[in-house]
Amino acid sequence: MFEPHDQFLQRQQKLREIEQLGFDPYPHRFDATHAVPEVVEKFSAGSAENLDADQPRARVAGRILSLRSHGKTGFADLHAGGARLQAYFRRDTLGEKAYQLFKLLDLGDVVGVEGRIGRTKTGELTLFADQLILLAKALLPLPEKWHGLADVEQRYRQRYLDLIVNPRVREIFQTRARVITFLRHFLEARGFLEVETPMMQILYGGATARPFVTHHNALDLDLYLRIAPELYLKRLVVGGFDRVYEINRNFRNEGTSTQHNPEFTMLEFYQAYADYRVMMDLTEEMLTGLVRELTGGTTITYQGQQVDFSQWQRLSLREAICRYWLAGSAPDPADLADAAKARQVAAAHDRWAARHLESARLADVPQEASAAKASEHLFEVVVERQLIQPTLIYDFPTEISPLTKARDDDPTLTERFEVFAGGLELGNAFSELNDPIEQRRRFEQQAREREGGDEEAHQMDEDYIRALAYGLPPTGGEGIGIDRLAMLLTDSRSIREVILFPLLRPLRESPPAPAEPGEN
RNA sequence: GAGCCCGUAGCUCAGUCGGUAGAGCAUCUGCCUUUUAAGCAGAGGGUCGUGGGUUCGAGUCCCACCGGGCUCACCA
Repeated sequence: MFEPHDQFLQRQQKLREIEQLGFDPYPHRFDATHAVPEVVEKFSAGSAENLDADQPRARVAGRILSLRSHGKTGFADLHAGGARLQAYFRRDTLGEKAYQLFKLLDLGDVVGVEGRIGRTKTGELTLFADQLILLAKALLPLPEKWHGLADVEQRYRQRYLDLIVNPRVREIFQTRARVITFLRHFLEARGFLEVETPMMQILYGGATARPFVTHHNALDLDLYLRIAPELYLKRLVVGGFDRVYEINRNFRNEGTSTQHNPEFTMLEFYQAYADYRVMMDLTEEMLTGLVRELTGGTTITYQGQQVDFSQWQRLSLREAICRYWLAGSAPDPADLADAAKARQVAAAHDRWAARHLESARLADVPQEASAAKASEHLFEVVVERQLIQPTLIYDFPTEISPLTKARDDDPTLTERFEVFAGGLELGNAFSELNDPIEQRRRFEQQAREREGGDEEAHQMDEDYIRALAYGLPPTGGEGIGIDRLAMLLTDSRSIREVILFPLLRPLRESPPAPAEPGEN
């Protein structure tokens, strides 16, 4: 007898035997009476006696992830919709031909089974099959059932396998979907209109990042994949859509990390006649509501730490640096407003950090840095990782916030805040700068920084300034990183765990694929 | 972009001091009509990521490359 050693060849051989028995290994449709989770939910409370009396029937489809054959009978576990249902097959019930089909089944095959719902003598809810239909033959073997698929690279490259054998992965993406659904409902309930704005843009803006470039052939035009939808959304507020939001992909041409994927999903929303204080309240309500929706409570665990969304703290950037200071006696917030003193503070921090490199990072503030730049560096190095509890950090320097309205009492600071929880930066919000003349000045400042070598400085956008010149109402705007929010709410350490197909370098050799038929 | 670590059967992993490659699950054969990480008996399966080098001899030591992970840098 022909006994190929390769499992792919063995399964092709079985496929031919199945066809010789007269079964179609890839039929066109199957009409189930129940989904597997429905059967489990509907009958899990039924006792053996009640099920015996009622003799309920079901016709279900699923993938076989376990097979236990006992001679003239056998058990198979059907998985579908995240649930498992055991089916029992007997030669004397199925008939000779269908039982031969059962003997030819492999782990991974998709089958339809019809029969009576009951319990085995060990009490397990079981579909006692009287019909078996092969719905799709699996030609490649699945990863092992007990340890699942652990190789991170293979999990990402072949996410379908990850989803089949690792139930937790399925849950992560279900949670991610629930996050997005909640945010949509939350915003819709408050009168926000969902819109879609260009992803291919002639000018890129709304964030500081390097873009991807693409080309439109018919127009012979280079285009940028957007780094943010911000400038288009505010044009819509000018146009009279007072409350708009968009949940969609942004693209930034930067390195990957556990917190960065080149394409990622952002929620941006804008509310006319609101300022950043209104957005602060809205943010707290939205994220606390989200945690409540997902968990029923207000506390989650992220990477071993409790994060309690029933309490939010609000700190200015400079207060936060002083509050979370680790390097000896803390500076005074006022020192951070002065460039020379701020640089001294940063230097003091780095002298300490150099002796604690296992737990601390250097701020590395440049010689000529402004107070703003020094504070920004210190904040990232000192504070960010310590912001485990939900926190809003406000009063960002004007210099690093070219689209943000400045404070009336201190034009070096803006009405801007960022959202943190679990040590992750989740969002960024501000009172939108709506003075077209001031906006032009800010763009011109950015252009100078660009000339000075800052590739990420903002581009001049004349049409945006023209839109502002028609009158943008006072507006609060905010961006929330959906992927990071999903990380926080699924206790995921890496952003790749919450993106179905994260970007990986291609392999030189293509993975094994089904060979041409007709061999052997 | 830099540093550190990893890559062995379909999957999960061992492999000591450099001496012809191992286990469990999966697969194949036989037995088995209520099992559930089913069981019993037997069998097959390897370009040790790729290419060089050292050596009588390399999965093991050295170099380069490929892929991945983590940390750092930048950001949301």
